[in-house]
Amino acid sequence: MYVKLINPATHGQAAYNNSGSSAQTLNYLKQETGKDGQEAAFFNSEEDGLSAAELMADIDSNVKGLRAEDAKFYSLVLSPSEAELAHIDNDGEKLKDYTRKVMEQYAQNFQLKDGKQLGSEDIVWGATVHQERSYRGTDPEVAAGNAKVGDQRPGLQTHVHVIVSARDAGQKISLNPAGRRNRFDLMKWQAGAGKQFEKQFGYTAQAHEKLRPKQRDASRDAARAVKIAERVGGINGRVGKEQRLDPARVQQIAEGRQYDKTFYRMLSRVEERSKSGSPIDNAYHLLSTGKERPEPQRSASTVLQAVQQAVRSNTGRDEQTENIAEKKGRRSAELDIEM
DNA sequence: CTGCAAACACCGACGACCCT
DNA sequence: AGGGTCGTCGGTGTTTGCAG
Repeated sequence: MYVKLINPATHGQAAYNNSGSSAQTLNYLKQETGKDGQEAAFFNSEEDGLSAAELMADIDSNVKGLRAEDAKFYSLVLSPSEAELAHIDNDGEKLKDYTRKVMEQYAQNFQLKDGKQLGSEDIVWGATVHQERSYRGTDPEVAAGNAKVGDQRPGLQTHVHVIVSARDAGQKISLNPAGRRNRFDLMKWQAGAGKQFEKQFGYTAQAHEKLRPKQRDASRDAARAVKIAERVGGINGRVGKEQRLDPARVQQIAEGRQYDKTFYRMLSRVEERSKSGSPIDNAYHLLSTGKERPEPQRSASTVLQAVQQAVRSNTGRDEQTENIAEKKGRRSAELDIEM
């Protein structure tokens, strides 16, 4: 199962522009069904047989609180592999049922700060099932001259297009699936969609049908440690006794953060501050959390929370969202979904 | 005029993405 | 690996619109 959140800025298709009305997108999505002379091909949590106009009204009226340039809705694609489609007899009704469950998970995947849980009833969405998919100009088959842009791809190509409002049904909360991971963990949701398919249809996914976590290369850690030790030494040579850092402790933080960008970014900041003569007092806190100022004092467990926060923000750091397709790289990863 | 809420503007702390 | 840029979240403060 390949689940994708379309980025309208980089996707290239004007039809996915989401800063205004959903009319353009829906007009595009209804084209395929329009060819068969079918109307009313959209569905949502409760209803079936929604027309594009009805869904447009749902989405376009649910924008209170969003600014002019803000995204008003998001486009999602649920794309089963050919084997998965064969497993469910390419049954569109099964896919609708599946989509409803995946969208329930979409709602539940938002972590709101008051601990509130959202469900299907809190989100505004609609979807349609497409049976066909055509070649795009970036496809290798087209480059090789074996296919023309717009030609139908062979085999089972059924997939689901979803559009979901950027605002909750109460129009109080912004729901951005591309935002911070601790608010909406996109990969968690994508992985959950794959698991849902397996569970719902009794399917065992092959490795290439799953989200592939990318393993961090630990073999370079020794070299990294040496470099970090040098930098800590440099810092310690420039600052007063109170601000000196324990290399081992810094090492531990680096390891805990999986040598991520935040760690290096903050190490650079500590370095810079030591050079400018205004060294940082709470350098350990900065390195481990990425935040200069301590959390507002709430309870004695503040420090513990900061550590837990750091650990949470670490999980899955090195996984890649886009790399479910056979091809590598962002652009080529889009090859397997035509829109 | 006051009081209130929506809309807007701004800011710090990030993560995602791009590039070298 | 690591720097630069951009956009988002969520908080705070300010402006605007409007009823009373």
